[in-house]
Amino acid sequence: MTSPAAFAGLAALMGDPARAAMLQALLSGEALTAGELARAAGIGAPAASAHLARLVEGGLVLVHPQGRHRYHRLAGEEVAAAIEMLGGLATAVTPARRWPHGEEFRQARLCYDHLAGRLGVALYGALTGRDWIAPAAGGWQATEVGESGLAALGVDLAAARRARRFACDCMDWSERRAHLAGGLGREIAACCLRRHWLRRLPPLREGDPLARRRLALTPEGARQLDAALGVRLVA
Amino acid sequence: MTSPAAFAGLAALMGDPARAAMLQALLSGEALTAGELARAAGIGAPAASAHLARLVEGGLVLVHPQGRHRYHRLAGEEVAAAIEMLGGLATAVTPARRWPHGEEFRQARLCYDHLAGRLGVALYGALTGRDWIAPAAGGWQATEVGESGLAALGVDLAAARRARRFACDCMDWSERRAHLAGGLGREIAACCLRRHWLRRLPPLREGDPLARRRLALTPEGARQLDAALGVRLVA
DNA sequence: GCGACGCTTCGGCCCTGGGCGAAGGGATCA
DNA sequence: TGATCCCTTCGCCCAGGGCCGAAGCGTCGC
Repeated sequence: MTSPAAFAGLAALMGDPARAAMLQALLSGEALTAGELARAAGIGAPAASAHLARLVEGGLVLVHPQGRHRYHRLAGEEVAAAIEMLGGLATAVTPARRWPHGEEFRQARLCYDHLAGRLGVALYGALTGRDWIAPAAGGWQATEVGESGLAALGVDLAAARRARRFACDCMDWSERRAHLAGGLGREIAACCLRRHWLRRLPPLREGDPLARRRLALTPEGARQLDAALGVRLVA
Repeated sequence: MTSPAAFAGLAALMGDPARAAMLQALLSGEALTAGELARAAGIGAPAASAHLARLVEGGLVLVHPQGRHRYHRLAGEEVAAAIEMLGGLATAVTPARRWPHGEEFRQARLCYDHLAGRLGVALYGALTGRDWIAPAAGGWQATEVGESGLAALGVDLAAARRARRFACDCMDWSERRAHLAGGLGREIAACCLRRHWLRRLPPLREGDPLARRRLALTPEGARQLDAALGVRLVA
């Protein structure tokens, strides 16, 4: 809460329909080019360029040029968490039909680069309940039993440790409980996708802005997570 | 995440400087009149009236008229949580000086109607760590030992149970950890204030928008919370 | 080296929406 | 009942900002 001006500026930055669509598209954690984002927002290239410049200048988006492309991604997990939470509030507050994406979006999804939905909070509960992670300054650290357990699952702990934050909370708007973010959250998600314990769901319709984020547990994934952590969710 | 349009509309609603100032003022949990909010936003009565109408229509603010006054308050804890989190993101993202309100704002503050800051997350950790609360659908429930412990502290559990949610997580942006919201969070804060374990801090300057939210633990409060829950924070 | 491509900058159009003053509705109090 | 107060509605002005087409700049591929 610096000044209300900073708050207002940030909210206004997210409050434009075109920029909002871009941010939603980036919430999958992937880096997208300016052209892809222009298409996602349904505007022309010049307008998209201006919007992206403002998002970058506002600190919400990072850009790294590669050849003639300019790839954009969200500036960090706190940005993603705020967007995710605001989206949740929008569904809670909007009296219109609430779940155009179906109950499954609530079951498992990507929140930036980590897992959210019932699966996300179930994993979080399992990790804390089995003392695989323990509170530390500004987040969580892995315990000894946690390290071996996570390594046995195939989670790349070294990669997780290279992140700015090893593990921290992120609010899950659909479950109203915390789930795991930070390097560990990212690596767990990556591990589940790599091992085909999770699969990406097809888009519901053409140009679905949430398409890249929709996930489902596979039967194998349900079995493995139940065996390792006691997480019981239908595949 | 209904439509990106709903997301954008919500963010735009919060993105106006005047409305942002009003929302910040309402984050203390108190119900304020239209005139007070106009002053907080630094605008005239007609403009304030229009803004408040939009906030009400957008579902962020509730209004209940009393005589010739119209009292306004935030529509719920999820609204407060989103505003609080967005404010946190604004401080994180804004390169300007980060803590005009001093470190103490980070120590203890009101987030709508419950406790936030280091005190909020410490209490949350104590309640979960001592199994005073246990996970339940959509949040937390009190355990048997928790019920007696909370009652001994003077927390009004009956009042907490009348709330729409008994207890749920709320993201603490300064600590990046969850703290306790819902009826129980509200009643714990009320109890601490009632028993003078917490006192309100004076505003830092005239018209301080965060004035109503600034709290400090009293020596008696630090003693009591340490004895009951092992929460150790300097008064 | 030349065209194709991705992206940005520039110039101009348009329109949403925020602000105020004046006037109107209700409620309170004497 | 009339004065006062809080708030809203109405009418108006005006600036900020979103959009596009055209042009410019740098990169890639033949």
